Order: sequence, then C-alpha cells, then structure tokens
Amino acid sequence: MATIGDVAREAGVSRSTASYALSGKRPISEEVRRRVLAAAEALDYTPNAGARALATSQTKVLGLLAQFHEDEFAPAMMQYILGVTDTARDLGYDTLLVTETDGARALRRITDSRMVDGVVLMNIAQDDARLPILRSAPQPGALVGLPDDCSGLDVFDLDFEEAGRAMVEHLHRLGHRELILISQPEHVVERGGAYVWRLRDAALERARQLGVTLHAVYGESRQPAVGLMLDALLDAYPSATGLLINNEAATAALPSVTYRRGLRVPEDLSVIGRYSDEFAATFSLPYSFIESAPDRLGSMAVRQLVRRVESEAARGEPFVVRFISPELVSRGSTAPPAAR
Amino acid sequence: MATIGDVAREAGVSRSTASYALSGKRPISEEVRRRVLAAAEALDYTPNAGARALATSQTKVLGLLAQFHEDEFAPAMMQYILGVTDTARDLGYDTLLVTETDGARALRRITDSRMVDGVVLMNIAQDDARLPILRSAPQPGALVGLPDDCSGLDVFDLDFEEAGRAMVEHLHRLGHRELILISQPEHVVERGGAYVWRLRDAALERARQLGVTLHAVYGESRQPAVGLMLDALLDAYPSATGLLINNEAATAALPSVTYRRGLRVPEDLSVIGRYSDEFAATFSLPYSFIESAPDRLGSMAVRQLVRRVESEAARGEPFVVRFISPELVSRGSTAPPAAR
DNA sequence: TCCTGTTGTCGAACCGGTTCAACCGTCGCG
DNA sequence: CGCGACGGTTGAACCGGTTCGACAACAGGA
Repeated sequence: MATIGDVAREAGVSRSTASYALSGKRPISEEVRRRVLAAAEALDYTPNAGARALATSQTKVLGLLAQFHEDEFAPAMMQYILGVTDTARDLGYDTLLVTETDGARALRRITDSRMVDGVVLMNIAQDDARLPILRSAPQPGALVGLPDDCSGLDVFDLDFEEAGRAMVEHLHRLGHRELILISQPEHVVERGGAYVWRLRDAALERARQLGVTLHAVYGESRQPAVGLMLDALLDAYPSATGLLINNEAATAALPSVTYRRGLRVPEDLSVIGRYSDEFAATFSLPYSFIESAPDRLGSMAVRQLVRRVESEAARGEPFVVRFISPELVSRGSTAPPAAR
Repeated sequence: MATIGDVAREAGVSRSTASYALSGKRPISEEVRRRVLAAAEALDYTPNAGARALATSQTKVLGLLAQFHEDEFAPAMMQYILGVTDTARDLGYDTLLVTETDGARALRRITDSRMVDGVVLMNIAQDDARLPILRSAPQPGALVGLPDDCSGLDVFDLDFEEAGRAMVEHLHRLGHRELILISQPEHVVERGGAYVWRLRDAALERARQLGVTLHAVYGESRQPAVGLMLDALLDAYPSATGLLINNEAATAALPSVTYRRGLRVPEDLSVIGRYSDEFAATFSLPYSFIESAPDRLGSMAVRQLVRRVESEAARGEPFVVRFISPELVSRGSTAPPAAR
C-alpha cells in the first residue's frame, strides 16, 4: 500500500509538502499541487487511519452503544441504529456498533483506548451504570433516552408525557370514557426504562383530570403471552371502548386478536399505538399512532455530538435536554364509541 | 491520559520493558512485572488504539457492510447484525457497522484506510459490485449470502434449494397436491437476490417430480399491498391446500387475512414459512417454518474471518462455500388436506 | 541598494505504541 | 579460569501520518 512518503517521492517533493498539498492547510504552488494529486491518484493513495488518528487525535469514528434485552422489541432498534449510522456518515463519520451486555465496560474500553471521537448511548436506564463513565470520558457523548440525572450530557427523547396526554385527550374528545392502556412489561420498568411510566403516569393524570376511566396495565411482550393478555384484557374490561398501546409487540399481535374476536376497528374499538412510521409500514398496522421517530432522534443525537466533537466552542456550551413533540398520525382507527 | 511512557517512568523502567511486561512477549523478572502492572493500574493506563494499530498493523475491528433496501425486511437484518457483533466481541473484535448506499465505495474506504482487519458482507447480490473490491483488498472477507462467483471468498448461506424441496416434500407427504409459493417481490430478484429463485426453482422442480401443482408467485412486501395480494391469491387458487411463504412481510400479514376469511390453520390451510426463530417468537406466527438461523450464519462468517485474520496458515487455506441445512421447526400448522 | 514581507518548500519532531539488536551480569561447564 | 549461554533490560528505530519553525527566492517599498 502506498504511503504519503511514496506519493512525495513520486511527485518529487518532501513528505510535508505532499501532506500540505493534499490537505490544503498551507499555500502550495499550482504546479506542485498538480503533481502531488497526480501521484496520489496514480499510486491509489489512501491515508492510514491509525497513523492519522495518532497524529491528529481524531478517529472520525463514533461509538454507538445499544443494549439488547430479550424482553424488548429488537426490530424497533434497527430504526434508531440506521438514524445514527446514516447521519454519522453524512457528517463524515463511521460508526462502531457495540452491543455488549456489559455496556459500562464496553464504554470504558472504546473511550479510554481512543477508538472513537464521541459516543451515542441508547436504551438509557434511569440509573444507568454507563453515565458516570461517560461523564468522565475524554470524549463527548449524547443519549437517546432520559435518565434520572442528565447533568453534563446532551439528551434526546420523545416527549412521552405529552404522548400519554395526547392519546387520552384524543379519545376523550371523541367521547370515550373508559380506556385501557397497555404498557411494556413491568420488568422493563424495573430495569429503569423510564419512558414506560412517563407515558403511563401522564396518561393516568390526564384521564383523572378529564374524568375518564383508564385501566393501565403492564403488558407482555412475547408470544404467546401477548395474545393471551390481549384477550384477557378485553374480557376483563368489556365496557372499555378505546385501547392505547405503548408496546410494539402487543401492537403487532393485536390484529389477529381483534379479528378472532370479531371486533371491528374503529366501530367496536378505537385504537391508538405508539411506534414508528417505518414499523407501521412494515407490519399490518392499520392503527392511528403517535410517531416515535427513532431515526430523527438518532439523527439529532449525532448532530449535536458531532458539533461538540468538532468545535472547541460548542464543547463549552451548556448541555441540552431536548424532547421531540409527539405527532399523532391518523390511520382512521379511532371513532366515537359505541357499546361493545 | 496515561501513555506507556508514563507507566514506564512510574515503574522506573524503560518504555520497552514496560511494553514487554504488559504483553509478556519476553521474559521479565517477577519484581519488574509487578511494578509495571501496579503502575499501569495506578495510572489507569489503556493503550491508544491508533498507536497500536500503526505499530502492529492490526486494529482489532471488523467491518460489517449491510445494505438496506426499502423493499427488504429491516427487522430481520437485526438478527444477522447481532450474530456478527456478538461473535466478534467474543473473539476480541469490535464491529464497524457500515450502512452506506454505495457499498462498494464504503468498502474501499474502510479497507484502504486500514480501519478494519477484515470484513463481513451481507445482502449479497448475484453480481455484487463489492466483490471485486473485496478480492483485491489487503484484508480477508466473508460473505453471508451466495453470489454468482464465489472465487477467492468464504461464503456462508442457508441452503435455499434444500429449503424449497423440504417445504414441498413435507406437504406432499401429508397428501397435498396443490400448493402456493409466495416469494419475495420480483425486484428483489432483479437486484440480484439469488436466494429468492434458488428456493423457488428448487421447489418447482421438486413439485414437478412429485406431481404436485405449485403456483409460484412473487409477493409484495409492504402494507397494504401484502394483505391484498394474499386475499387475491387465495381467491385465485381456491383448490390449493397449502401455502409456502418465503417472504417475512407476507408471513407477518397472514394471520389477519386467514382470520378475516375464516380459514383455520391447519384444518383448512396448511402453512410453512421460512424465517428465523427469533422472528417467530417476536410476532404472532403460529406456523411451522424453516429456520433461517441468521445469528448462526453471522457467527460462522465471523469465526472463519477471524481465523484468516489471525493465522498466517489459515490465510493460505482454500476458500469455503458452506450451506447450513434447513431445519423444519414444527408448530403444528400443517395437516393432511381437506377441501376448502 | 537595502530592507521587509510574502510565498512555497523542506527537515525535523511528534503522536504512542511495538520490536529488534545489543548489552550486562550471572551462572554452569569444560 | 575462561568461555558461552541465557535471563533480563535497554536504546533506537519504525509504523505513517501532521505540523512547527526555518529558510530560500523573489517582489515591492523606502
């Protein structure tokens, strides 16, 4: 493989001149620049990433830490990841994907060894063991998800409180007075998945204010338990006329259950979900839903991260906690209630 | 951040001694080794990845090139990726995930710049533009998927031919004589997705041999087209008693269609799919299926890749093309046929 | 004519590791 | 007693870039 020394020799100049000609960081005569570029082209020169990283202390790689819990919904994760990798590439960065179980150790490894210029953390728990490590790391970081303590970090998340309220308000406005909310499984909460109760609590509070009965339950997320749970719920609350679902697996399983029970949506039952556009398009999900925009969140996190990485000034700016507003995408799965 | 020079000074030895003490590549007195290890511990020393890469020509990073076509099934991809990242980590490697549209350019970038020690390519097309680049790259590579020309490469894939035959044989044995096979959309084939017709052609051939009528169609992969297609097919071939599906999206959409039409599985219709275990568990898929084992494939590819990366001897070995045998997982969705 | 400033180029140092050749002291053996 | 072998350690070179300070050539101004 050609090194910059080879290029310099081929062009008949010194290594430093070749470097300047390629980077443009110093004025170089048109003649020499031409020769260097031609030599680089001829030798098919590509700078060695390790050498460049050593010299500049920049790797042009971002770390992406994702954790896969078997009770969470793996397909949804893909969206976040693509949002990150695509945006990173647009900004000139590659992405190191780390899926180790021991996220804290992994984070320490990639930051201490200077493999990355910055990191994006996903699946944030309320008391996330990775955060203290990130805070004391030499590189900046950004979170997708809201922990208890956001200090010293840039945080991006969907406004789950607002999402919960919006769901309740929407069905209340249509005249519904008894609703069921299916959240993620309870162990997701126990593990620190704050978004579960953020949506749930806000929905309960709004329901109380509006005088709506809301049966809030933690759902299952695996087959066949999901299907059984849906059936059990519909049996348990026969007078409920609306279903709010913050649980992808339950959403995916719902169509077969309603068909089996002969329930028509929205005539017999109104349904609102909370998932991504892409998810809706991929599956048979004819429900109105709160768009969770995973790609947008990943993209925002990366943009902010890269700002901090690249600009000395940006590194001094105060940290941001940014919530994106939930948007209700109508698919016609809600209507005024009728007796079931 | 501490460098090895700091460690050496702290331990009162030279840089080279510190290096040898840490790597164990030369005999070092117990006393000195102890001092060096203590110093490294005290200073929280982690070797700089760039410097090490430069010195050793090894990055301990593998590249993973995945392409996301919007007509393919994104959730399934996650499985392959996890198979790769998990196995890579077990073997001491991190994973650079590259999802660029222009896979050929991306491949050239990461190999020429020596960011990775080897690459795994996914979503292989029959005439894949990345292959010539991979063949002339300085690092070894492994494919998940079968191209037209496997020369100079290690290839891993499901035995789709055998899968097609197994599906047909299974239903033939039960007494079925008219079947429908739903493949991926035709543009997947046009783009070079050989696995589509590999399964399809083998199924057709076997059906011919067995005297079974097989209606082979290219399905849709997006809502709402998928559902409409399923309905249209069941209308078009009312006497077909079995359904073979090599199309994840269609599989996911099937339950609602059969419920809507009042079809019982397997009493009225036998169904066999082709997807992963994980996929089946995540969704309401009560069908018998050919396990496509994406995690196993990713894992095998990485193991072989790392063998070649790490052993001079292995690099000289002949290249392998390895098919994993399809395994039929029974979920009770097939039975002897009855008139529909 | 001399001085100053600008433009273009170069040599050398540096980033932080690894590794080779050489060296020193000690011990065993002839 | 002298020599060779060996265990333990070191200085220096190297990997392949970037960047700083110096310098030569030349132009313009006093």
